[in-house]
Amino acid sequence: MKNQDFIERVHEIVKLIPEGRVTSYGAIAKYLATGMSSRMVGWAMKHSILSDVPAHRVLNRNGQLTGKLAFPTPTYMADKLRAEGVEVENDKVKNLKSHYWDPSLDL
DNA sequence: GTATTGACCGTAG
DNA sequence: TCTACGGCCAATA
Repeated sequence: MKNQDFIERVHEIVKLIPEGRVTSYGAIAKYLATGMSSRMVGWAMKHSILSDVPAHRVLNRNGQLTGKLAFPTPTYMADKLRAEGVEVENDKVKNLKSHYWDPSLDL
């Protein structure tokens, strides 16, 4: 479980995110104990779109849909989250604290 | 091989 | 409360 690439690990975490829940890059980075290389998480996420990974549940610490432009359609991310019960407004998640999920909780 | 950028985060002013 | 700067690791030019 250590020969897997950084991207693979990120995918594993994102797949564990329950519906109607969102997390931040920093939380994933912290879980992976990669230090504060949250940028690497985002970089890995970009590749995750090509995979079967629900990257639409991953936002930045501000709850903003930063990578919505990376999806097939700009509305895919917000629409998907909204469909799962997450309130999205102005490309940001409302009540982020309520919908926020941390990988540590899955442990 | 060096420089710049990237779906970011945390602290300081 | 808001803005500015540095740090982190890897990829691309």
